Amino acid sequence: MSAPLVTPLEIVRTRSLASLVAQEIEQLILSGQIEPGERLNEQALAARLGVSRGPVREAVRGLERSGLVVAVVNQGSYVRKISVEEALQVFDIRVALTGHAAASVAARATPELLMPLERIMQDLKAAEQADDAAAYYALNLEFHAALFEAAANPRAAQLYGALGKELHLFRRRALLQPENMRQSNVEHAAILQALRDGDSAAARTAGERHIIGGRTRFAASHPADHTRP
Amino acid sequence: MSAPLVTPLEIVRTRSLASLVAQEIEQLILSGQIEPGERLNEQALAARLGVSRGPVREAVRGLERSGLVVAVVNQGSYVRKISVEEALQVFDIRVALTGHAAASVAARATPELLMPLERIMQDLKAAEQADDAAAYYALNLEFHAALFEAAANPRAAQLYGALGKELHLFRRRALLQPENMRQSNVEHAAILQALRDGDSAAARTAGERHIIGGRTRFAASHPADHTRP
DNA sequence: ATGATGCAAACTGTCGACAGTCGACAAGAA
DNA sequence: TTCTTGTCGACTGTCGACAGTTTGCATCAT
Repeated sequence: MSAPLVTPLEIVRTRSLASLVAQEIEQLILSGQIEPGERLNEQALAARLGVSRGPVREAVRGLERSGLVVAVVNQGSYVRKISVEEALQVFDIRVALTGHAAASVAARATPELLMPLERIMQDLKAAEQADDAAAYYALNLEFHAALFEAAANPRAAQLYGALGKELHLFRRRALLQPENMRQSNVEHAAILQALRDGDSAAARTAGERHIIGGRTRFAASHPADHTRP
Repeated sequence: MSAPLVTPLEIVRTRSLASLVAQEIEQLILSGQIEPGERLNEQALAARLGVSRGPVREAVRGLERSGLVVAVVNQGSYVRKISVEEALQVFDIRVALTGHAAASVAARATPELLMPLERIMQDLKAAEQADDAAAYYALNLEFHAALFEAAANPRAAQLYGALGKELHLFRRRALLQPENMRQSNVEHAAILQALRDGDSAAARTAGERHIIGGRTRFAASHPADHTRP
């Protein structure tokens, strides 16, 4: 049994070039290959990706709307330079989302509903004990996605992810240090326990604390500068 | 003393055409001149606005990222048709944001901090008694913006606004009925009172209730259909 | 030496054109 | 009649080109 054969040509056909370019540029930004404040040269990007400037411009416009890029007329687009204040605001929004989702799940918690979270929690523990930061990082994302999934709010999950990308402009993997990993997982466990108990208030608090923890670690490692984009 | 003279030509120079086009199309969508599900004809839009298709395409890409438009390859872009489920999810996000902001403000409430809210509350009461739905509508937006302002989180305010636009795709001014107006203002008053008391928990509850109220009114007037975009 | 001024290269903003694709409609077969 | 098939029109996706602007550099005056 072989996987369905798809020629590269067909792949190009099913998605617009602009969307592929957007994905590519986003990757360049999030991976740090293009740093915040750096300029996006349309011609260079077009040449690098083997397309004309049209799709590149469309892609950049999209990234602009999603907050990863800022555009200056007749001057070009720059990778957004997010200030500490803005990052803290974004954290605050994530606090609200996570706390609310946790409370909502706790109110309707059943073992079946929590099953995905339980499973991920197992994996998280394993990754933690193995000191596998990369795996932990991925599982962490999964955990939060599963939380919103359980809250029956995929829109919130998507938003949470978008906000995460925005934060990526700043903290290049601040979470990936072992001690942070352990602390983070203690918080995960607290959330899950509150969910099991069906304790809405506790779940909200635990959810909020978890993000506030990240926020605090972030604030501690970044002196309050006032860089404007 | 005359205001600085600016020729139309210079106006065009300070903002990119694409951004102006985006603003224009957004207006067309939010005002209902282009209805959800309707197709956006690039050529027609370009002709109507007196520009070429390039800026129009860039604008549409931006609107796509911000969720007002969905694009299908080789077929075109459509004004997003939001389902009841999605709308409820968006409401839920607004519940989280508002509740959190209210709690946060209550925790740091001072008369000075609340002053803008107090002022808007006065105006809201006036609009309510005058049965001036249009004014009430505008003031309502102001009230929420001021709440996030007091919470020192302009990013959340922006997000709240964006989510509001998304909801506009559905409820064409459901709020503008007199009885809803009164109910809504009772809820506003409850929020403000909790803020004055510095009661964080009560403020959160009041903030959440307010949006949940809107959500409930929405759900009541829209039978659960399952329209996919 | 330093600041102002003018020039040139690079890049953005915008446009028009072309090729490919999708949907509708009509014609023919079952 | 109903389903299939072929064709036509409209529109999207993409590209290359041109004009206007910004920036960096060299030149010149002070």
